[in-house]
Amino acid sequence: MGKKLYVGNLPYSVDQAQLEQAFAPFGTVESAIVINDRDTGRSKGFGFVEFANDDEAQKAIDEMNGQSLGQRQITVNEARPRAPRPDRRFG
DNA sequence: GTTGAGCGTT
Repeated sequence: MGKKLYVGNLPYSVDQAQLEQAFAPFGTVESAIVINDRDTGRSKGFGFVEFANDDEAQKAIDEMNGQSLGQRQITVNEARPRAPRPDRRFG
């Protein structure tokens, strides 16, 4: 059973490999991704990390939230579900 | 610079 983490306020210099490296010490990172803007190709400044175990994920939240990564203080908490998008099939 | 996409047409 795993848990998904939101990691916000990331520096644009951080990529998904850096993100995984940053969270790897807390447990088994199932996946780590940094979201890039689809239109501009630049980072949106946040990403997601999925842990294999929820206990490890919670530990990572507790230890990583508010910590510095590069020049920014990152936000770490349990991820929300993906936002709904307009169904353009009707438009 | 703060909560993930793209396909394809209900």
